[in-house]
Amino acid sequence: MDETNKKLAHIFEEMGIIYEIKGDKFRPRAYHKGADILNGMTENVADIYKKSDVSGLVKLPGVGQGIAEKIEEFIKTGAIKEYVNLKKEIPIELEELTSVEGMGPKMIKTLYKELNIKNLNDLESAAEKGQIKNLDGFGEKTERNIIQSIAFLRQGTGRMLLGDALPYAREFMEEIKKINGVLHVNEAGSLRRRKDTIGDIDILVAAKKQNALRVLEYVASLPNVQKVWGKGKTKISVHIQQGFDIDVRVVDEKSYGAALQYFTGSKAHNIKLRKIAIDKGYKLNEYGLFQIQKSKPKSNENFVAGRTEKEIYNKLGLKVMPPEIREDLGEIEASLRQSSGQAQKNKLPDLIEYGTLRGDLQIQTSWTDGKHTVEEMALEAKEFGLEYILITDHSKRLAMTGGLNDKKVLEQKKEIEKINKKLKDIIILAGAEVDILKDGSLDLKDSTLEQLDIVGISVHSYFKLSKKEQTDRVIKAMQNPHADILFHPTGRRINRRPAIDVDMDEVIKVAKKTGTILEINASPSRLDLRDEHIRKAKEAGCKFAISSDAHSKDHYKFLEYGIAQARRGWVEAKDVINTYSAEEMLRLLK
DNA sequence: GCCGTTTTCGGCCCGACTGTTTTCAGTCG
Repeated sequence: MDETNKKLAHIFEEMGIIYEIKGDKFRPRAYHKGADILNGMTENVADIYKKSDVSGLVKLPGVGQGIAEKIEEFIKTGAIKEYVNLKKEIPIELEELTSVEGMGPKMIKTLYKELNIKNLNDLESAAEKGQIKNLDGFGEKTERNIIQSIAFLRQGTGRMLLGDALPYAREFMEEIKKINGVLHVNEAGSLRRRKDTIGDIDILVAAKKQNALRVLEYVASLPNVQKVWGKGKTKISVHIQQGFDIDVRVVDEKSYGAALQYFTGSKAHNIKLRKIAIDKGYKLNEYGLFQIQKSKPKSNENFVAGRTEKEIYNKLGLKVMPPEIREDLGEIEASLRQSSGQAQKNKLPDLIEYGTLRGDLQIQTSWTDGKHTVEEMALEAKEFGLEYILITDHSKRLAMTGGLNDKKVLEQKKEIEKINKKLKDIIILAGAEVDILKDGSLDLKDSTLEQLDIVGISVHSYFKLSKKEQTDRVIKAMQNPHADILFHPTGRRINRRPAIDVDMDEVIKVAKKTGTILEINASPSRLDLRDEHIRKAKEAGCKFAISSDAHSKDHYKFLEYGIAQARRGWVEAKDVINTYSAEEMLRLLK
């Protein structure tokens, strides 16, 4: 599917590193940015090229004429000459080697020149033989670090799920808060931006200087710490048993807002912000916003703001943007205060708030692969503060879950009616998660579907159809007048299974036209739709359902991740059908 | 190589920490 994107991203990543090795100052930045863009994109560049040529490619942020032409060359010939030549000169597995903590272009260059190290295996054996410590600029410690880094790298599992990282970080922060002298604690980085996956956990602490050490000592002494990468007066970076890194940074209260802003990122968001600061005669760093006085020599910088994020953004003429949208995808432009007479093209959205869902629209029970009964799920939902739930057990095609046939679905509906009479303050709606069959027809009869309150449809088979077949199939299913919600539209399982190859632009178009609701599945390993598609769908005017896909009573908490994902897609409460009462919500369906 | 309500040329974010060094380059985020 987006194989082309991945291959090109790898090539540009390596070209960036090669140019770093060669000492080029600015090309590396351009290529790394290009690689980042490609990695973060869900749309295939080959499709963009097919549709609108090089002129379409240069519209991508960070892609100019040069990189666009290289993309074209790759699509046409399957290779990029410049890259091939560079690799001849420097035949090293660069992306592999830079993934070793502490290994950068300069070290790689030396290791290649002196020891002919080209890949991870070469590096590991050289380190184990003790050949590295004798090189100029290297030593005992570097060699030991390399061995440990490689060990962690080999056992590593990639990026962790938001649903794993956030609960862990919250527990961790509770402990930090107990330390004497700690004033504030907050998560930062991609975790605070609520990305679907997290590289490492960033924690920010406000404390007086004399207390900072206590915090860092505490972190270093935790029993699950396997390796301290570094520890200074204000920060510590550790690798923990669970297989990931935690960075903790301590700042003075006066700089807390500046540091929070800085460490929340994203990098692209920060770079743009600092450019705005420079234009206004300021300098922005993690300690605050400073007025630069050009006439006087250094150290004559006056502190302007830093205690809160709000102070800083406001001084720069911006509103505070929710962390979830700080990706430099138009949020800065949208938050620029209106200057006189200028029409504001892109308004900052009024994002859906956490805790505002009134119902949950995908729940499995013990009728199929869920752990608890309808009644148990209903009681827990009430406890959780929901007003209604939709029961959506699987249909018969999904035999391994004990999927229900038409008769069983209607039996379940009767049971739901009975329980509804018994329970107060919670409405149970009868639905189903109906399999979309290979040809796009549905796994239950229309005569059954029309008796249900809401019908969810989803793909659980034939994940590898061609884009055309897959898209036609999904669209045909969406056109069924009973199909209300398209569940987990791309079918991805993070770190496990790629998304199906479906033309999301088409799906979005058809969703809008047919009034099919798109699900934002909140299960941490799905988070499907993902942010980028959500944003597109929102712009196209689609409506969403955020649902937990609960298979157990304790899965309602997943809803928080779904809201996070929705916020990353600039979604507002009015776009989400389960922010309405059950009655209003039902009126929003086909 | 990218980018532009000052610019199509001339800029390009900023600081902590490490290891191996005698004062700093390299890496990271």
